[in-house]
Amino acid sequence: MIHSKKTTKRDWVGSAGSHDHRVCIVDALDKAAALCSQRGARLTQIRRRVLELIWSNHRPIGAYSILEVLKKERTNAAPPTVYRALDFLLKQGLVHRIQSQNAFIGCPNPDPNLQHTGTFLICTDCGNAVELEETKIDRLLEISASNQGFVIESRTIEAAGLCTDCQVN
Amino acid sequence: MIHSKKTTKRDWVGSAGSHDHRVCIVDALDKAAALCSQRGARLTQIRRRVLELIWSNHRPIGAYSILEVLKKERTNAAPPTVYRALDFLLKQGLVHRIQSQNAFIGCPNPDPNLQHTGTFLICTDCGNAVELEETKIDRLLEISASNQGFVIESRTIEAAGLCTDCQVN
DNA sequence: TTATTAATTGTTATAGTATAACATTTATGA
DNA sequence: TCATAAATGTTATACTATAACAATTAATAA
Repeated sequence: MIHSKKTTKRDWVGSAGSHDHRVCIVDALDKAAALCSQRGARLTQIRRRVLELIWSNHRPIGAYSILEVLKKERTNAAPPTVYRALDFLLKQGLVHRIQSQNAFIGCPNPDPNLQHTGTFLICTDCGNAVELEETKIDRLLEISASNQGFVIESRTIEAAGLCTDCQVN
Repeated sequence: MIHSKKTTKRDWVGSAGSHDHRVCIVDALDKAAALCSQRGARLTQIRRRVLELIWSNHRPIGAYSILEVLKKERTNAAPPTVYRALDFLLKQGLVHRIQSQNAFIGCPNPDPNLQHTGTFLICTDCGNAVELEETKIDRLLEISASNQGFVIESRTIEAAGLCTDCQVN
């Protein structure tokens, strides 16, 4: 089987351009297994499979899209099956929720300790979402909040727009 | 009729503490009327009433909560009634969507020109949401994005936590 | 090992959020 | 006043998420 190496719109992830996505998937699953083991959390078959499906690509995926695929593999699969797995993955910080889309995306850098919340750039054309490592924004937001006497517990930062590859076209 | 002037949790808005909320409502409706007139947009009865209901307090309100009230006044009111009004108000920048709650909140400073997106502090205890005027966060986010070649079109920034009045209690 | 307990998954039902599609009415301008 | 566009009425349905209880599986202690 021959794979085209041409970069297409759909291949964009962050500023990295085309990439071998199999590596992303393997990395994510390896990190997940390691973290869960370290924490004594059980990455069951279902949970692992849901994580894998979320990592199908770099676009946020809805719970019912996950369910659609899962149903082909497990006749039993129902909404709670997916939502429970998502709850687990979210709690472990392996997955983030994209609020603006009621969808979910894999975290490429799950924190060994904390369950961080991400900062995302979401392309309105190709649909890919990139998580920024940026911490300055967080700090600035914290400062602005504390100026109002407000203490932040969690936050959502999502920017929609056009990624590099989708701008000219 | 005697009104208590005691500050309660529910009265908190931003760092302003207790306030006469009637002023908030009148201000919001006045600004809305002025802006719409200036733009040739029609602030119909329904739209005006929905805006007023959103301004009932400083907590984000869901579409179906609005509908519940509206139904008492208009037998006809149905989901599209509310969602159409919301679409209009959002487009005019008179209302913001709170993504983390699938809810809506009035904009205290609707931009005469642009339909800006807000930055919100949302108290998990009293439920009040405050819109920050902060522009530094926006700029920082834009810079981070452009470092990735990404051009932002719209964004969502919502922080959840405890407001001043709800921290000690 | 086996009994006990806790965690996970199965299953059904329903709550909550949002829009599609087409009919009717109301406002606006020619 | 007619023609057109905008707004609203109306019904149906799609999409997102959780409640509640049963059954099963895994972990732990006796």
